[in-house]
Amino acid sequence: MGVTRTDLFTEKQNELAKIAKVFAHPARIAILEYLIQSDTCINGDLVQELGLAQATISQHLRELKETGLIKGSIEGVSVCYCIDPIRWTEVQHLFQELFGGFPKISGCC
Amino acid sequence: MGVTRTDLFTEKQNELAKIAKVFAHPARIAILEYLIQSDTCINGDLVQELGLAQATISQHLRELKETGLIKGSIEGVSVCYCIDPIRWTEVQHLFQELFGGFPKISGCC
DNA sequence: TAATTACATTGCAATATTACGATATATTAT
DNA sequence: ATAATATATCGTAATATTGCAATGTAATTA
Repeated sequence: MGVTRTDLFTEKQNELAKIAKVFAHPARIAILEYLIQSDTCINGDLVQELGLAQATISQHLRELKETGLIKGSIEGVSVCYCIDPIRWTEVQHLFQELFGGFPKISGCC
Repeated sequence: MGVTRTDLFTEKQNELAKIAKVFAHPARIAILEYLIQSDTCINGDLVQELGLAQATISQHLRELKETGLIKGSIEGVSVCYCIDPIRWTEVQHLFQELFGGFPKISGCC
């Protein structure tokens, strides 16, 4: 008990839930917004920008990387993180698909 | 330690994260999809549809209710749950706003 | 080479989430 | 009123997440 029963749901449902989980933390939202808005995209700036410890931000970045929403490239001593446009659009479409399903013709309530 | 530092982020960032958290579980995705697709919307059907215990589903429904995405009306002995169209659109726009922000003109990476 | 800088990883404590049995509540049927 | 039915809530065990200090790693500079 206490472990999500992914076996009960479709692969797509599990996938969307997993992606949503990445958006389910204000720090990760803030990181994404920063990467979208900023001209520069150096990891160190994020530590300055958000008030969290470097280790914590690194952890959030890893989760964003794992979902493929961002990608990092080594830029000398530092690392440049950016939104991955392909994946970004892909994820956008997944959410659009869910939201677009409603309303339906059937008027139950 | 262990508690999200909401004080570091904007109200909007915290709000979006909170909403995303509701989508961050396959059971809740499945419930929403069921409510969108089904002609009927009786709670009991959900217990049949998903393989989770009644208590567990009731808990997920509460979280969906708390974000305002669904609303329930008592229908005799049972309860009819439905998507709240107003809130649904509102949440849809919040996500669209985030996704629409990218790409920007600035080409950093 | 040694020191510095930037970021990642590890380990751990605090807290949150998930699932479900048991039980409470509320409506309908007998 | 009593029983039956449907859903909500409580309590709790298992697991996951969050945050950070400490430490590891890799490139850069002195």
